[in-house]
Amino acid sequence: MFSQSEENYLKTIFHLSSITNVVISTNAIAEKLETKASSVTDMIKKLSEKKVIIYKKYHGVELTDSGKKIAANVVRKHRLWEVFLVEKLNFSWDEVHDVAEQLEHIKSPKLIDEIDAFLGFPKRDPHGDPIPDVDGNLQTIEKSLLSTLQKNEKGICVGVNDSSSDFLQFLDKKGITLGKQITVLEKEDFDDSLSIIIENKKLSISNKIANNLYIQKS
Amino acid sequence: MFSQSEENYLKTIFHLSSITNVVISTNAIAEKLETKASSVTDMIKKLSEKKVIIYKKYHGVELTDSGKKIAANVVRKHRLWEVFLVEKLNFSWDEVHDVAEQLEHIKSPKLIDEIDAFLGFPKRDPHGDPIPDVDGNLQTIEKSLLSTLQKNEKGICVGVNDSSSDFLQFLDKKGITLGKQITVLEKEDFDDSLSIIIENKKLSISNKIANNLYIQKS
DNA sequence: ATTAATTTTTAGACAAGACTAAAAATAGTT
DNA sequence: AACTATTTTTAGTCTTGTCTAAAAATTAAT
Repeated sequence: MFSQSEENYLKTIFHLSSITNVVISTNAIAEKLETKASSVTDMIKKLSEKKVIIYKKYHGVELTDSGKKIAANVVRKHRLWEVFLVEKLNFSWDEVHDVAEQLEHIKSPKLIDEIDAFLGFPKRDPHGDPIPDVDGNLQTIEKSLLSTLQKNEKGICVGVNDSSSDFLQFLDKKGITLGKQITVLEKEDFDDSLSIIIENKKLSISNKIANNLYIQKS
Repeated sequence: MFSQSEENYLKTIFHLSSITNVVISTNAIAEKLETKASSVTDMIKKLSEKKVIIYKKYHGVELTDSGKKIAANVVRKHRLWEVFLVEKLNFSWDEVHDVAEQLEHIKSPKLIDEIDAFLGFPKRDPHGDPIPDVDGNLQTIEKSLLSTLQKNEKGICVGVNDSSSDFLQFLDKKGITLGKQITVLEKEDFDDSLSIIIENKKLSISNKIANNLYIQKS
C-alpha cells in the first residue's frame, strides 16, 4: 500500500517521464512537487526500496513496471474524477484540478470502476488528456502545439499544455474550447503571435498562448 | 483547517455525544477509534487549544458549537457519499462504510453541495441515519429498538444500530430492509427472541438482532 | 476514611515526511 | 586537468500522530 505522498511522487515521475523520456533528476521532481531536493532524496530512497523506481545515486530515477502501473492508476483516477466533476456536478474545467488531487487518492477499486462505467468509459479528461485503462496503458493521439502550425494550416483544438485556472479561464473568455476548429491566418515574425479563426471569429493570440494549446491537424 | 485525524476525533465525540448526552470520557473515545487513551489525551489537548472542544483534565470532553458544526459537516459528507455510492454506483449498503470514511475528508464545499443537489437533497443515508444540513442541524425521528416493542405492536423498519457488513448482510438474507413493515407476533421470555411478520413472512429474530434494528411505531 | 481498582495523564520514544545547512559528487569551462 | 558552479546527498532537526510504561487522579469498596 502506498501513502498519498508516495503516490504523488510516483505520479510526478510518471508525468516527467512522459515528456522527457530520460531518467528524471531529483531537482526536476522537487520543482514539480514544490518541495526541497533533500526531501526528494529521502523519498526516492524509500520508493527504490519498495521496487517501484530504479535509483542510482546522483543519476536520477526511472519507474519500474510496477511503479508505472501504480502511477498510471493514480492518473486514471484523477482524470476520471475530473470528468465526473465536469459532466455530472457542474464544475468547469478550471475548477476540477484541486479536488481531483484529493479524490485520486481514494482507495477502492470498485469505486473507480463504477465511476468509469457511470461516465460511459470516457477516453479523455476535460483538458483533452487521455485516461489510462485499468492496466495503466495510455493511448496517445497525434497532436501539435498551435505555435508550431504554419500560415493557413488548421486543426481541431484537442488539449491544453497548461491546466492552470488562469489559462483555462482565459480560453473560456476567448471562446476557445476543446473540439473547435482553429485556422492560422497569419503568423507574425517579430513576436510569434498568431492571427487565427475560430468559429468564424478572428482572434489574435500571443505566442505564450499558442505554446499551451494542442491542435490535431486536419 | 483540520486534519483527517482531527476530523475523526471530532466525529467520534459527536457520535458518542448523540447517544450518551454527557461529557465523553477519554477511554470511550479511545475504544471507538481503536487507539490508546494516551493518544486521545494528546489529541484532545490539541483540539481544546483550537477551541472545538471543552476539556477539563480527568473529566472528559464536550464539543463547542464550532466543534459541533465541524463534526456535523464531516457526518454530512459521510452520509451523502453513502447515498451516492448506493444510488448511483451500485454499492450495497454493507459496502459503503469504508469508502465513505475516506471520502468524508475531501475538502471542497462546492463538491458536497453539488453531490447533495445531484442526489435530490436526500434526508437519510442508506442505513436510515439522518443527514445533517449545511449548518450542522440534525433532524431526528421518533424511533424505537425492535427489542422494545411489545406483542402485537408494529411499525416500519427505519434504521440500524449496527452498520457492520456482517449484520447488514444478515438482514439482506432475511429480507429485512428499510421501509418494510414489521409486526411482533410473539415475544419469548426466556431468551427475549421475537417472532415477527415481515411481508407476510414469519421470522424468528434473536434479541441481539432486535437490539440493532430501529422501528418507527405505527 | 483508607485502600484498591480503574481511568487518565505525563514522559519519553518512534515513524513518516518535511526542512536547513553542510558535505560530496557531478558537470561545465577554460 | 584544475577550478567553479550546480546538483545531489547527508546529517540533524521539526511536526504530526502514534505508542509504551510509569505516575497521578478519580472512583469504588470496604
